[in-house]
Amino acid sequence: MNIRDIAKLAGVTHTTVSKILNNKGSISEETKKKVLAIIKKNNFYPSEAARRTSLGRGGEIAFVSSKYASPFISMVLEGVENSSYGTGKYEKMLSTYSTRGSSEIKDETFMKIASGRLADAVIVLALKPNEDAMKEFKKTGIPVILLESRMKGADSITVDNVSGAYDAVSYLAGSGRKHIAIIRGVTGNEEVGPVPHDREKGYKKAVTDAGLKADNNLLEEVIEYTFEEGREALDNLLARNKKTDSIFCAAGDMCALGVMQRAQELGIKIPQDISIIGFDDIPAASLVKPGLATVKQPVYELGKKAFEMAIDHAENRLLDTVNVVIKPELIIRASAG
Amino acid sequence: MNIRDIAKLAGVTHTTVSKILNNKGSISEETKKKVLAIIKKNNFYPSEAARRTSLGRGGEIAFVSSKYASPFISMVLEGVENSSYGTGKYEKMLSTYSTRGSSEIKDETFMKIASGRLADAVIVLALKPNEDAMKEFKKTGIPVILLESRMKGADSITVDNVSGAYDAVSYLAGSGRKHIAIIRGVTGNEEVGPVPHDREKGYKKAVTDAGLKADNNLLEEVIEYTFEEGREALDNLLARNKKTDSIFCAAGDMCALGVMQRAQELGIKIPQDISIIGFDDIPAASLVKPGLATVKQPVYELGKKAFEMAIDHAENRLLDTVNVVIKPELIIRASAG
DNA sequence: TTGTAGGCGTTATCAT
DNA sequence: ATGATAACGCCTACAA
Repeated sequence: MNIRDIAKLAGVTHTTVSKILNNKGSISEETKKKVLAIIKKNNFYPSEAARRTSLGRGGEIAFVSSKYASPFISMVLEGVENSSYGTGKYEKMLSTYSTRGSSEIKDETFMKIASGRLADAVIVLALKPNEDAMKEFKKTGIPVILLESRMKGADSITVDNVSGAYDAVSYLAGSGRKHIAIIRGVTGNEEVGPVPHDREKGYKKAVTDAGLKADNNLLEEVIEYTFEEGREALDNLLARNKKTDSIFCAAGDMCALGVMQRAQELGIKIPQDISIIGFDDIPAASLVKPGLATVKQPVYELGKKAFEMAIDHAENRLLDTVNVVIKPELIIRASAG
Repeated sequence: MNIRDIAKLAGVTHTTVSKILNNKGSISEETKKKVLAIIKKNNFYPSEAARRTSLGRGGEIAFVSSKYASPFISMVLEGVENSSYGTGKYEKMLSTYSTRGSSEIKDETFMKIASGRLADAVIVLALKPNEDAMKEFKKTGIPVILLESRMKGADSITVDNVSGAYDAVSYLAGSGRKHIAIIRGVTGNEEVGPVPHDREKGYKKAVTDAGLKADNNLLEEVIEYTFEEGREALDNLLARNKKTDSIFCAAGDMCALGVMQRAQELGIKIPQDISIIGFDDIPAASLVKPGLATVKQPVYELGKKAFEMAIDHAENRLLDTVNVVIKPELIIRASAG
């Protein structure tokens, strides 16, 4: 059943039906009503594929991340999703793509979206499209919105990691802590991005401003940001510096929760002996005892803003790139009491 | 840049290029190599839309759920995702759709997928497509795989909720508990599905088999399955029956965590005074103290199996519907000690 | 092995 | 207000 079948049933041509379907041109109320009735009766929906071929546009907004299953990612996605419906603009579908952590799949995905003209705008979370893909996006005029990363030629929305870290560490220092440790991800590598580095920068500034001095024995590096690594990190830190009285876990809450669990096993009191602040504000942070203080990423706002920018670009074809920086928020809970 | 431009550059016709792109017909190694080189050099990818129009198929697998941001949903999705790449079949993209809890958006989404021929198979999580949509899916031959729900004419994969509940409650009874309460979702309503009902059924059977008797004062109903509701549920239960010595929270772990937190506030010792078993095994369940015993939903397997069935159907056009039932697993942690 | 011609279901243009 | 015709970019019998 296609547009021509409907036309035949209504005694008009497919052109008329198409116009009605798209609210284009002028159609008499009468035929409009008649055709619409037939469309509804037959439960007819036009072929998305054909419509896209004809329009030369994909009609969807693509969301690309390294995987689906992460509280962080799905929160961002929820922000995108909500604003996509909130604005009443849900004629544009939201399609999600995951690169499964493989750089090969990543390249493939971007090229497919760009060259295959699948989407009208692409929102990318914590990933960098390669050069070829960016060229292609530019050529096809598909706007790219980078979340948590930055490239020239693309819009970006990033979290101010320096300031988030600074606030957290300043709070620890302000409550009298003298030996503030930091646990962070690997730095210096192009692949991992600037996040760990920025957080360390904020940490160092806060430590210095508080009149303390950064000490390499107070630095611990993790790779996967896991709960398990958090447990090990605490052991390592204590082995190197027994005076450690507080920890800023820039590697995220999951890792911080590992630290907490290990501390409790060792009979270390939180926050009396060691106070802890994490990063992200994952749901579990508020469920554990004591509650985990943390730097809350404005994930929801991130997604919301991204969608708005995507729509703006897709519709107005604005060509100037925008770089938005959002400030994260320090949330104090008992672990940093 | 389209298939004809590539052809021109290579000195062949677009037909040849198409054949090469799709590995169809016989092409000399030489021209193949030449054309492929030009394709790569120009970073050419065929238009997905046109290809779909032409083929009359969507070329993607659709995943529809009520929202994205839930640990449960994203775990299922991860299962789907992993097997989609694991089988090396990632030429088929995975597109996700969310209905935002709105039945209107739900209907719209399904009709768009079905009638717009967007997908070659649809995986639906805990949602029921309406009659019209099912008819359309049948007509277009798009297989539907229902997860956690069941309809005639569609494949389904469900969790054996009765047995999961039975195991949990039997464990509580086996450890000497005499007043076992249940917290479950609303039942009897078509919209909410059979899950709460099935879990209560398992609960009742276990209670009876243990020589105890079910008592309405030991039943508490929640609506949203939230942490907050769990807190209230405990208060309500204790108000009605002070002897409550254990709780099976069929309404999920999040709710069970609420119960635990409230219990700790009230100075009730877990598991000594009251032991608790939840349902789902969300990540936080193993992070809290004491660890939350729970019935682990085989979410990952659910997703995996769903994808496999989707592919089987999409490729072999099998028409017999299959109903798979997966048994959940009881995970004992300290809260049920 | 390669090319010609027609079809997929839309939308867009330009008459009528 | 409506319709005839072409265009979108791809796929694929079938003919060469």
